[in-house]
Amino acid sequence: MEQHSSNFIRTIITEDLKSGKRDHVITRFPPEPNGYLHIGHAKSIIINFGLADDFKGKTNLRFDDTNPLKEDQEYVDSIKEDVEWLGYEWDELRYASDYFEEMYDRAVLLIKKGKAYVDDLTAEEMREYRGTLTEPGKESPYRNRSIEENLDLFEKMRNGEFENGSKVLRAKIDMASPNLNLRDPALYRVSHASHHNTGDKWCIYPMYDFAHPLEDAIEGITHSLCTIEFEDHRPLYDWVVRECEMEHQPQQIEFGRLNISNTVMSKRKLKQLVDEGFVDGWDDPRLPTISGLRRKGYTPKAIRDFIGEIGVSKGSGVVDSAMLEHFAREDLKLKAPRTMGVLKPLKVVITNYPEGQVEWLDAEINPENPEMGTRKIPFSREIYVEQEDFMENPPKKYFRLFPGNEVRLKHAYFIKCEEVIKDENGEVIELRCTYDPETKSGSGFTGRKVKGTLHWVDATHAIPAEFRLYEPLILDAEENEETEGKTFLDYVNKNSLEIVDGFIEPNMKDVKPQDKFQFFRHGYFNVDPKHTTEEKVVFNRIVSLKSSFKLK
RNA sequence: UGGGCUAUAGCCAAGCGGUAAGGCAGCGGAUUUUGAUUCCGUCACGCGAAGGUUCGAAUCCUUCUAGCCCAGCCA
Repeated sequence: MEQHSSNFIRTIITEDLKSGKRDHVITRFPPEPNGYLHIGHAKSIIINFGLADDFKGKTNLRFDDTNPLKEDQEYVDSIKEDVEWLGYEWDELRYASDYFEEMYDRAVLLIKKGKAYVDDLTAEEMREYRGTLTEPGKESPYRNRSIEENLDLFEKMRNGEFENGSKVLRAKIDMASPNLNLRDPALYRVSHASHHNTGDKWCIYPMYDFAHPLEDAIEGITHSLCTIEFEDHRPLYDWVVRECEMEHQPQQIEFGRLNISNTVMSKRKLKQLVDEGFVDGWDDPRLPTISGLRRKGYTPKAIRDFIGEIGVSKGSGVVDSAMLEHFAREDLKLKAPRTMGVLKPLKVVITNYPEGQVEWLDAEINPENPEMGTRKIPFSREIYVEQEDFMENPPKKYFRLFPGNEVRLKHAYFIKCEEVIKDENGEVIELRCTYDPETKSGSGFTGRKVKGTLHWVDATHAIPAEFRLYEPLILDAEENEETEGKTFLDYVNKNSLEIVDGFIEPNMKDVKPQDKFQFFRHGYFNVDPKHTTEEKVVFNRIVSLKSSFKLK
């Protein structure tokens, strides 16, 4: 992790190393393969891998695959791809399912110690027996079965002698605990389901609260970093490690989840947006999934820098999406070639420019990074400019084209608006301008100044292209969602995607998917890998340029 | 009304008894062939509130308030 200001986890690790409690650091990133990773997971990845790196430690990638009903190899593959794309190499690749046999043995140990029992209560009965937040629970009538009977029943569970839901192995802790997690939590459930790794070998699967601490202990994880909602699971985590007599004792530390304004950050909501067709798949550029951000054009560095800058704390805040956008611009500023693209074209005829003449002008590829060299761009009598760069009746301080005004065409000449052509509806469809040959860029002309510089594309050489412009997917703050019976779906922005057809420079004809550019005065764009074809290039706007210009 | 956690600027966040870092956003101004970038300046007499301890408190104590999480055989 880039060395930003300290955080409480770094402090804890530093002290553990100093006090001799630990002499090394091993962390893990433990996703369940039941969905695509989002930027909240990126925070976890960066914290786990970053901290381990800082302390010369190791990090495992471990799939927490204890629920075959929801998991799939597709997710395993996408998660590995995303972690690597973010720039991290795991030390070992593990699966919770690697440890099913040992977990079973530990459960047997618990039974032998009188610390676990097989319960016949239905799920609904268990809920009733659990009590409420303010009332203690009741003990199950099956709580005091003999160790022998429990051993026998648990083995039969494993052997497939019981139906789904008919029996469960529970920890025997305290039904009156104010911490509901300690009210005899389920350790194993019966689930006759095929597992993506173990196939049909098992029909009982361990619960998270039982499996996770064992996984950590088996792998020798020193600091088990997770999100804040697991904080009151920690007593149970420690109970499992202790009562299962694990040699290694990992320490769970919780940090605050990442929230970003104007989006959603839970697998459930993301899945709903995908399943109900609000977006174009898990990698839709409007989604905060890693694959969506990648397709939109975010770079791993932008994401890493963003996560590094927001810090690690236990608070539950909402980070302004402007912060994320800032790091996209920051990373692309020196890397992205500059080019000109007209998104909403307005034709301009330069009446005093010779018909049929073409000049190939020199243009820097990135004025902030001269090493990137120059390119040639054609200029002739007919060009396109941006519709919004012309106003017939402009307000004060409008520096662009209007009747009688002169502007600079980037890399070319000054042009002056002489005449406005409209169609039968009164819509402006063409501008007639004149140019001044003495004002050619690079000529050193200083005779007069203009306030505005416009981007443009030569009409006869222009290549058509599609531009996809994105706005926030979620309009209001998420906290509004539960008010007045509304859900987050009521706040989905119906105008989050605008598709426009425009033109790009001819030298852009060989762009490749995921190539990134800065279209002058527009912003940073990425070549969309999904919709770009041989015939048509599709650009996703990653982020617009900042602007202090307000047309009001 | 039970338990756990968190409160520092519009947002994120350092700070760990010695007089409020940094980033984002914003606002001024300079430079500018991107209304961008860059640069310079500005942005908490205040740390959820009220008491208390102390020469000195965002840091310690007390009480209060607000927000988040927990009643899956999900993770």
